[in-house]
Amino acid sequence: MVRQPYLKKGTWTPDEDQKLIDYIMRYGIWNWNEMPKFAGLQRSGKSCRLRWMNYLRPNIRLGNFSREEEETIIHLQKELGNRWSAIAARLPHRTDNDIKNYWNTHLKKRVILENNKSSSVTTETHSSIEENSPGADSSSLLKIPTMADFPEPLTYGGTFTSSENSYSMRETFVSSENYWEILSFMEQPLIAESFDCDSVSPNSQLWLNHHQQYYDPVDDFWANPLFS
DNA sequence: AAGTAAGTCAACCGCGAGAAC
DNA sequence: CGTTCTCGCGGTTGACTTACT
Repeated sequence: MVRQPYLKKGTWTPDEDQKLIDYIMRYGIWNWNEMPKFAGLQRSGKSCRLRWMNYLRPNIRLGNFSREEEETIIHLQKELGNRWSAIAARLPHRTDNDIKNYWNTHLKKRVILENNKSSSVTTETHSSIEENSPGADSSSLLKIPTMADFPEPLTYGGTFTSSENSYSMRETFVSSENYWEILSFMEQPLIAESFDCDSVSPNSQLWLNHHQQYYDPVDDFWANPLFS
């Protein structure tokens, strides 16, 4: 009888995150089920995949949804239903899980309230989305947002704070001005391969150097050239 | 200050689609 | 063609935080 290896559940620690990042940077993603063993993680492949896709993956932006993003989500939810991955595909840098959570906790109630209000007050045919964003149509939803699309200051709360470690894995959002430039930079595989993963840990000097290189202190805005 | 309710969100679970054999 | 495996999706849970009494 083969004993199933112990698989850890629950919140990921910074150490686990680092192991996963290091492994993927070194070897890439080849098989989620096999990877955890080789990466030294006592996690299921599913758990690793979820962690990577939703939090550690490059260019992910979490929280702080702008008004425009909110309206886009409402619009797309109306159009596509609860197809969160399809909605996420049309919102650059956002994950399906984050959008789903945001919808369930913030937007759903608001939409229900607005619907109740509008149905009791008027029979107008235009949605509040269209009113609030004149000229918004499905084509405009596909564009990569510019900094001007995010009127609110971009602040990120996603810093790990364990007793000894404190680092930000989420601050990998890239401004559209830099996005394509960095993307083409990272599409050169030799560059990524040449990184020594041991020295690109979140606390390492190289890691910090690369973050600093792309940090815009005016906008409190991060870009991570290691990932794209 | 303590207890409780409500809100938030990271992570898990089950299922289906598609690929590989 | 059937079976197995992997991946991705959407619904849900539960731990944690915040607000309220």
